[in-house]
Amino acid sequence: MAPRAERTERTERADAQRNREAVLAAADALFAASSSPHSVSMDDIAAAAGVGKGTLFRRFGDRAGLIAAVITSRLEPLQRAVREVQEQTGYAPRQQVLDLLDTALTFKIENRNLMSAAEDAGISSPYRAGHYGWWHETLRAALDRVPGVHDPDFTAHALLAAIRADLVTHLIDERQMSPDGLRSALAAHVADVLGGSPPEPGRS
Amino acid sequence: MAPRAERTERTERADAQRNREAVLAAADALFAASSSPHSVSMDDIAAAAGVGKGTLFRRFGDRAGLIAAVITSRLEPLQRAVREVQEQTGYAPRQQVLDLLDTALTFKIENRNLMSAAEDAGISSPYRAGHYGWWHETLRAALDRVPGVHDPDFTAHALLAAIRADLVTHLIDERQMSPDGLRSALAAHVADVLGGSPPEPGRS
DNA sequence: TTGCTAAGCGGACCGACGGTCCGTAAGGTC
DNA sequence: GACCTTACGGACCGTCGGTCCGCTTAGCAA
Repeated sequence: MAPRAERTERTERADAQRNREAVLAAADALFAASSSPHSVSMDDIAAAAGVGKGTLFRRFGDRAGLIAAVITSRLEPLQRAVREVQEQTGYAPRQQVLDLLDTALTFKIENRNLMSAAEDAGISSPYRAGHYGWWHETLRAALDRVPGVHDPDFTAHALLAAIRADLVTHLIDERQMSPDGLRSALAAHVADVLGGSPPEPGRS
Repeated sequence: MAPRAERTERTERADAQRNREAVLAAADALFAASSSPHSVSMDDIAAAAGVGKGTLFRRFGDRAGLIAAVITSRLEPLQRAVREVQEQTGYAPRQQVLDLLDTALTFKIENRNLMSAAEDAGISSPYRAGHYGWWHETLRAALDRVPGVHDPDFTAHALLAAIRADLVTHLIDERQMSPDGLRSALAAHVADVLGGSPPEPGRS
């Protein structure tokens, strides 16, 4: 009976790591390329990554888990950047909210097919997905500090709803709206929600 | 000989009509009862309605068509009522928008499981579904008449996004928000969006 | 009532997909 | 190199949306 090695985390075997990365890259590429998430099957991803199907499910549990992992890997650098910027002192809350939503929108525009896949794979509520919770919590915290916002929790939900992946896809890919046009429309909308008053130098 | 109904359009055979109604009723009941739309299969609906599966697809084309038909049958009276009310003269545009969204939200709360089913059956964009177009167009028209709204089209999308079925479901069924609490949160949000500055001078 | 016709019915059947299982391969360690 | 643990991979399974086609029956006319 071997004494239990005190490994706080088990190290990942070399082939496992290689495969994990291959799968994430393949999935990302396939979702980015196809307009409808439904047309990307788990078999497709496995084949594109050059691994067996069992490997997918062993590592990621199920389809939703795989998509979540892809998103996490894309989102992590962004999250770090957001956290850093937010820790700056003298960052006006109002501007913080505007920047946060613009960042989120830009991310969703760039990864809209992937994000659409996430929305309909989160059987059947995107609101359970981990990354949504992070966006909501971060936005709510920022809204908390903006004077005149009565219900930061609901407001955060409402604002995030305005940039849901399928709406973004609809406006850009079907209604031919330009990314920048969408960004400024969103900025105007957010400004309305935060109250007609422009950034006041009184509080910070 | 019984006077024949005018046959300007092809009359529906008696058994066909009976079956159509049975299917719509069965589908409505099943979706209302189950929390996850995915757990209601076409076979379930056929069985509950006491018809064969072929009948479903013959009449409604596919799953999305069936769900759309159920929604249409639920929505029609509401649409008529909305149209009537909106034709009243002296109906302040601002109030019109508030009422419209409250009506839509109430409808979605009452039929939230059905509406959730619609959202994920509209492979994969709810924005193509006919009923969304109607809500958007109606709301946009009302927003057009509210002074101070810069982009009625996008604003209509953003406001409708705030009452998407899965968000409503999340807030009520998982976050334990009360329907009335949600309605007033929405009303406050809409008021913010319409601008702190109502037609009359003075900030809200 | 009877006979005719076409609209409608229904369930066996199909292909695709998400997910499982288990015999086999290979990395890590001594 | 021996041994053990971890991971691999693809055959396999159950379910589901959707199709097909032989059978039933409503509706009509004489």
